[in-house]
Amino acid sequence: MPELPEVETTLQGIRPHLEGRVLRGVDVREARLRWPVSEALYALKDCPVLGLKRRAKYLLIQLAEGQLLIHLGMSGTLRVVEAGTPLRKHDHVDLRLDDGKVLRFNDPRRFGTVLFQAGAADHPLLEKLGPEPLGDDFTGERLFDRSRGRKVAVKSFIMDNATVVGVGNIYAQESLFLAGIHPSRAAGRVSRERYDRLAEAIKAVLAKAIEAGGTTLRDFTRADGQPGYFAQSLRVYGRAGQPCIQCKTVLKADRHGQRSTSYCPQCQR
DNA sequence: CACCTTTCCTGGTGGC
DNA sequence: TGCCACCAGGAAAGGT
Repeated sequence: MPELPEVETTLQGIRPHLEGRVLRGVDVREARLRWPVSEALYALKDCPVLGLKRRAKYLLIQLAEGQLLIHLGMSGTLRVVEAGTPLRKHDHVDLRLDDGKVLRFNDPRRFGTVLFQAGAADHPLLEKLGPEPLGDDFTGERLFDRSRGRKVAVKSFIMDNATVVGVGNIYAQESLFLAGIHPSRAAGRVSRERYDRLAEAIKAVLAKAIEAGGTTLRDFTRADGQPGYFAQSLRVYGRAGQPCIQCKTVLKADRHGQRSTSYCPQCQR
């Protein structure tokens, strides 16, 4: 599952292949993604690529005509291949470049998106996004201010993209453990001091994950076995029923908005 | 084979 | 009563 670190890694991986190139055209084999692939993409022809950016989990490819938005959803991947490379199952969209290479979007579950926003304005999907977790405008103070009076579980609160972007299920659980906060606690009933700790925990976990090259949990659990960053660092995620690494209390499992949550009932209050 | 995954949207509710 | 903010739940699809 691509979390923010994986998206960042993908961006860095494709950037050298796209910067300075010209987008010759777009081939769409399957337009039924999370939203239909933007019709306007079909008409794009010979567009110089001006730059690449990441915003939350969106990859943005900037053209003079507008902006391409790519979201990997749950199962999306981007690869740079030579033109003519045989198609695999679920290879839905190709961006053809002027050097004979192709940026190929593959997504079995089709929760991803490939959209186009004409002109200079931001796409509506980007308008309501909160700050980047690693930016200076994401602070404990902001979490505190925005949470007053809110009854929603603090875990759901920090996973809300309007609060801060890019905090997925794994990072939310790990950050709450590091900060010693019970995931079910009402967001409005967490003190300023504890939100300071939580903001720092979120930054630390994400920064380390990006540093590790965005390797995901599932990659570690696959058979090739190389123990990586998360395998060693995960303190609560997926460990319900096992002892807390700090106090040996058996970790509990809970559920917030359809998502599983593990936590230590002793260390997290 | 039911479950699990992300994100946005919808509909219901409660407060003012 | 009317409106808005808030929050829970639903939907998409396929691999495991």
